[in-house]
Amino acid sequence: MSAAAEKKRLGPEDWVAAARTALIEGGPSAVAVEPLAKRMGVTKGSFYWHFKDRPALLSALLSEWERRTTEMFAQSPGETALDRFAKLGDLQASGAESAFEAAIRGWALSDDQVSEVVRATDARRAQYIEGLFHEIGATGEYATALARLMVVAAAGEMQMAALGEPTPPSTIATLVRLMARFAKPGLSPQR
Amino acid sequence: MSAAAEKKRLGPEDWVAAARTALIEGGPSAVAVEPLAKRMGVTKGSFYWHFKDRPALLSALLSEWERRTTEMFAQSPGETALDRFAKLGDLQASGAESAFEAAIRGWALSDDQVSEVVRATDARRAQYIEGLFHEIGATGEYATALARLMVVAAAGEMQMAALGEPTPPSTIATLVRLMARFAKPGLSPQR
DNA sequence: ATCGTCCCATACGTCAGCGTATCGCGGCGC
DNA sequence: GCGCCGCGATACGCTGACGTATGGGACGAT
Repeated sequence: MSAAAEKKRLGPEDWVAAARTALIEGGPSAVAVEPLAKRMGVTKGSFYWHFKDRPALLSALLSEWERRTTEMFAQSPGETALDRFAKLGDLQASGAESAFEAAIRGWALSDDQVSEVVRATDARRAQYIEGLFHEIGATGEYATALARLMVVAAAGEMQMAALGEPTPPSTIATLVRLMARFAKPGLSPQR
Repeated sequence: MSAAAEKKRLGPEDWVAAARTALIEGGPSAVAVEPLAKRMGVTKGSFYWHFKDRPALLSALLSEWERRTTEMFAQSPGETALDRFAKLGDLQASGAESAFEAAIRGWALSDDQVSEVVRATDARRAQYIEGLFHEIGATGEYATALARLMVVAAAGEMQMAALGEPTPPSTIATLVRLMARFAKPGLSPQR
């Protein structure tokens, strides 16, 4: 009767998936057991079979995001630093995960657990990108600032994409180009 | 008995202020009438005198933010474009309003009204900054991309600041410096 | 065929928050 | 001093969501 498919039996992944879309379009408070059950065409009897309680679902959802976002930065060996920069741009453009991440970040504002995970993720990203800059030849503290700038921009970009702003493909690309031209050996931050 | 002061009589502004802090530290769902009343040392009888219902409070809160954030971009006449760029940096560093804006943006993800306002705000900011670039002498479409990049970075920066990440003072400053060196007449985007 | 296991439905008690209705109080005008 | 009005308290019903308890059906193993 609903929009859900006719898959008769559910597993925890199904609940996490449903929770994911609910979080995206309604925020944390929309990740509620009974509404989810209704949308999936079952009752909460199902839920409490697979999960202890609502917090359990939420932390499973958080883990899910953490898993996804870390494996996006998996380094396929045999790529140059420039290749990886380009991959970051593409990864940004394909905004499939943007809505998810934006929702997670919004959630993080009011939940310390989530906040912790997001902070750690940001730190890892900054470190990764800084490594790329090093390979290109940017000097130490400047590379740090530039890397952080990229992380910041990525966060902002996802936010806006999730708000439905038609994200010009040029924004992050612009930044990357800026970086590429600027972060060359011998260029010091001052003057 | 609570932490609130002993101001005996309340106005709508007090409720909006309370709603503001509640939104910041608990998200939209924390902007609930009865909890707010408890924190303010009154009952909801007071609330329903000043406001029609909960949505009324929420939209008042949204208007409040819109008001504040537009008057932050008020141009004091007699400033050069570079002065205004610097002011943007400072405005960013003083993260007093960061938490508020981050909360608003998080809220916007699940509310079309809010989303609309935020989008409009972003557009105005981008336009304003693009104007600054024009004064500096950057070419058209490139200035557009750079301006948008600044808006994006600002959004991301506020997010992270609200998450408690110790925001290095260098990030936006770095961007501004990048811009200042790069956005000079005669520099085209390609090659 | 029977049994056990997995998965879900049903029914129930509880609680928090919304909105309404009604009453009470303090101060101000006159 | 009296009435009036701005503001808040109290009490009520209602809804939605949480978590529990218990029962039942489908399906494979033996």
